Formats: sequence, structure tokens, C-alpha cells
Amino acid sequence: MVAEKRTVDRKRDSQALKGLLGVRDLVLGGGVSPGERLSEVWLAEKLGISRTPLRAALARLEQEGLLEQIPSGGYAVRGFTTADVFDAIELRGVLEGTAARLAAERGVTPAKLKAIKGLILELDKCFRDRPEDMLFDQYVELNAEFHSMLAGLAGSEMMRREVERATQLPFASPSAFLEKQEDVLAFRLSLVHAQRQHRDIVSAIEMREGTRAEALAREHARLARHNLEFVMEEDRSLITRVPGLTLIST
Amino acid sequence: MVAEKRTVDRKRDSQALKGLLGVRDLVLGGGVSPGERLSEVWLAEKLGISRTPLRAALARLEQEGLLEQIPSGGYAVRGFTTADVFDAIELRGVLEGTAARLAAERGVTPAKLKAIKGLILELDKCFRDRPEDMLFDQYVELNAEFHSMLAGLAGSEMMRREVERATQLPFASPSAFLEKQEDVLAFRLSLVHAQRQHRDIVSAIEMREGTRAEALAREHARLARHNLEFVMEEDRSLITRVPGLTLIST
DNA sequence: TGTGTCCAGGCTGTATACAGTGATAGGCCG
DNA sequence: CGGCCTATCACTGTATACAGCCTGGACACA
Repeated sequence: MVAEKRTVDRKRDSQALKGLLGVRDLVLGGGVSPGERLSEVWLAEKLGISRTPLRAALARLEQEGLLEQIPSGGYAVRGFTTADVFDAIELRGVLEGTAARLAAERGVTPAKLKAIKGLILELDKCFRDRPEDMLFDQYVELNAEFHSMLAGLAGSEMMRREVERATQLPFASPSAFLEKQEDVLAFRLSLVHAQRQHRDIVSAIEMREGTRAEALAREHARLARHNLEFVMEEDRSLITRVPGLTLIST
Repeated sequence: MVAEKRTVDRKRDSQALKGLLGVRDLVLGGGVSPGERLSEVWLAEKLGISRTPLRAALARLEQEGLLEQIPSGGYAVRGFTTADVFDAIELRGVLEGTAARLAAERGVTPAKLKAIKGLILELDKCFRDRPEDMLFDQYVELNAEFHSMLAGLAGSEMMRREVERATQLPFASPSAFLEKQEDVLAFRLSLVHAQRQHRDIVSAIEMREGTRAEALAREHARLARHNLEFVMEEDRSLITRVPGLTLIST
């Protein structure tokens, strides 16, 4: 019954959703190149949907920042510079930092505090005696949940929305450099540090140390920057493995 | 010729634009109440456009945060709490502060620095010996330009976009509590303070004092919060005169 | 009298037809 | 032979028709 309801729900906006996911995958998967114009008819045919829901998807992806409008009409894949990616990461750090600061300043309900502390304990369990035994996939999932929960910790719906927004760009996501990277030693080692930062951020929030919480969250986002620098300078072959990094032009 | 070109340009997306502006005016002007469901056919008929461009406008306004999607389909006017407005202002402060900090840290081109300093001088000219002679309208316009320029001072297109975004919500705009408020003494007096902050922000940026620039920009946004508190506690009749404030429910 | 069910109306989501505009290629003139 | 102009074509923006779903009300039964 529940499954059927969900099927119905999916079918309700299946076309628009199919278009959104389809175009996004196409862009991030490298099916289309930065700067390339996206033809509506071609896309509609390729995705098996009509132009109307496709246009809705395109408009949304433009808001997300993945596409840009062409003056003469239509949309094109947006190209990013390395500086853009740095800025997107910086922006996420600033917003997560603000969410952390507000949570500290305004106070967090005991229930929420308990929940996020439990999440940290769960994250701890992902680490094993031997680094190669680490539960990587579970860490990635829990890490995403942690950041999502952190965004909502201040109890401000508006702040939560904005943090989620800043996370939309694929390379700005807290999980951007984690997924499918378990075999890169440098990334694995940084997780120990990251987890320590998780703990400190929550601790600062609990002790109502707003400034410290903000600074820690900002610094935590810097890990992504370090990972990006590693990818760009040490091992550019990884570019294809981080979602969205193929959109970088210069 | 130029005028004709512009007419053509307007006609190009006149329907979609007409829908966007029309619905926005309707929502902000109080033509529809918070929580109220917006019927597409009714709106399309009222605005004299078809449903297709209207839907594009509605989707965009949902991204802007003025509308929200109804689970059963369609859109409704989003209601805001006072806390939401506070948060929106706080958010603008944080983002403008980040733009100022990055400008200070990364340095600003002499041309841009000269331009924004010139803007400050222009703003100075709006003040007269007698407060009642103040060039209010010009101040409002120049103030908007100052904030727009500040957003782009860091030379980061991404940061500029995000600051502009945070400014979209009408009550979060730097001009929110300025327009049509020249006869409110409390607001007029705060402009002297605001202009001093403008000067200090630019000065901090020029001297590469990133932290100070960020703090000043954040505090500058707090002026809007003070104005909002004044409106809500001292003179609620002003609610109808600040664009978007009619959307506040609690 | 209250509750559950069924029906009708309206509404959204989708598809498609059409018109206007920009781009491109080919031809003509210099 | 090259540059400019023009005509055609493809593509987007818009309108509208259609189908499925949600909602509200009325009726029947407990």
C-alpha cells in the first residue's frame, strides 16, 4: 500500500523529476560540455519527456547554478573556474559556520543535541583498528546526515534552507570529495581530522561558544578545499571521479 | 533605435516577465494573503497571459522564496514570521560581510576602489545642513548601488550572485526600510550612522583588514533589524509601508 | 446524528501545435 | 576572391487541448 502510494507520488511529477535528474546526470556525467547549448527538442527526445516539464527542469537547474541562460534564448551548460569551486566551498563554510553560531547563541533543544551527538558516536564506529577496514560508505552517509542536521540545529528554517542551497552545487557538497574515493590515502587520513572537527563543533555549540563554533565550521569546510587542491595539483586523474569537477574549464 | 531594440527585448520575454512582476506585485501588494492557494487559471486571466509563462514565473518565485509548493500540487503564498525576517536580515549581513572580507583579503582593483569611494562621496552630498532638506530618494538609490557594488568588490562572480540572492526577499533588501519612509524621524537619523559604516567598511577593505570589514558589514545589516524592531514594537502602522512586511503572520 | 463512501467539478501536470526570432549558409556584388 | 546581404531553417517562447488527481459536498447507512 505504501509502495503503491509512493509509486503514485512518483508518477505525479515523474516527468518533471525525470527531466531534472536526467539533465543533471547528463551535465555532471559529462554528456554535454561546458558552454554547450542545450537544445530542448534534443533533450526532450533523449529523456523521453515533453518539452514542457523539461523547461521546468531547465529553469530549476539554472537556479541551482548548473546552467545559464543564453541571451538569445535557451540554456547552456555553465562552466566553472577553479576559483569558482573555491568560492563555493568558502560559501558553504560561511553558511555552515553561521548555522553553527546561531545554534550556539540561541541554544539547541536537548533532543536535537542528543541526536547529533549520537550521530557523532555512529561516525566513530566507522573507524576501525586497521584503516583499510574503515566503513567508508557508511561514513559518507552519516557525514551527509551530520551536515544536514547541523544546518537545522539553529531551529531556523530559513537558515537551513540556505545552507542546503549552498550545498546544491555538486563540488560544494560536504560529501563531494568523499564519494568513491576510499582508495585515496590522503582523503582517508583527513577523515580522522574531520571527525575531530565534528566533535569540536558540537561541543562548541553545546557550550554556547558561538564564535568558536563558527570558526570551526568554516575551517571544517576548508578540508574540501585541501582535497580540491590535492586533486588539481597532485592527481588530476581524480577530476573525473569527483562529481561536477569535469565542469571546470580553467 | 535603442528604444525600439529595448521594446523588442521586452517583447521577447514580455509574457514571462509580465507574469513574474505581476505575481510579485500581487503578493507584495497584499492582493493575496499568506497561505492562500494561487490558482493558475485565475492568475493567468488576471494578468492577461497564458498558463505556460505563468508557471515559469511561479516556479521562479518559489525559488525566490515568496511562494511555496503545496504537496497536493500548485503554489501558495508563503507566510513569514518575525523570526524569519530577522534571519533573512542576519543572512544578508553574513553574506555582505563575507563579500567585504574577501575583498579585503584578496585585494581590490584600484578602479573598483575609486568607484566605490566616489559613491560614498555622492552619498555624502545627500546630507544637507537641515535634515529635512536631505535628498532622500537619491540616497536610497545610491545606497542600493553601494551595496550592489560591495557585493562585487571581491571580484568573485559566485559571491556576488549569492549576495544578490540573499537580497531578493523584499524585507531583506538594503533598501527595505528606506523606501517611502523619509518622514520617519528614527529612520532618517540612522542614516548618519549608516553612512559612517559605509565609509568604515570601505576603509577596512582598503587597509586589508578582513575581519574588521566583515564585522562592520554584519553590524551594518543590523540597522535593518533595528528598524524592523521599531516597526513591530513602536509603530505597527508602518508594516503596510515596508514592502513584503504584510506577509508576516506572527 | 455522525460517519463513510461516492460522484462531480475544478485544477494541475503534460503534450503538442503555432508563431516569431535568431542563426547560418549560400549567393551576389564589389 | 572576399565581404555583405538575404533567405531559409531551426529553435525557443507561447497558447491551448487533454487527462488524471484532489477536494468538497451530498447521500445513504449505522
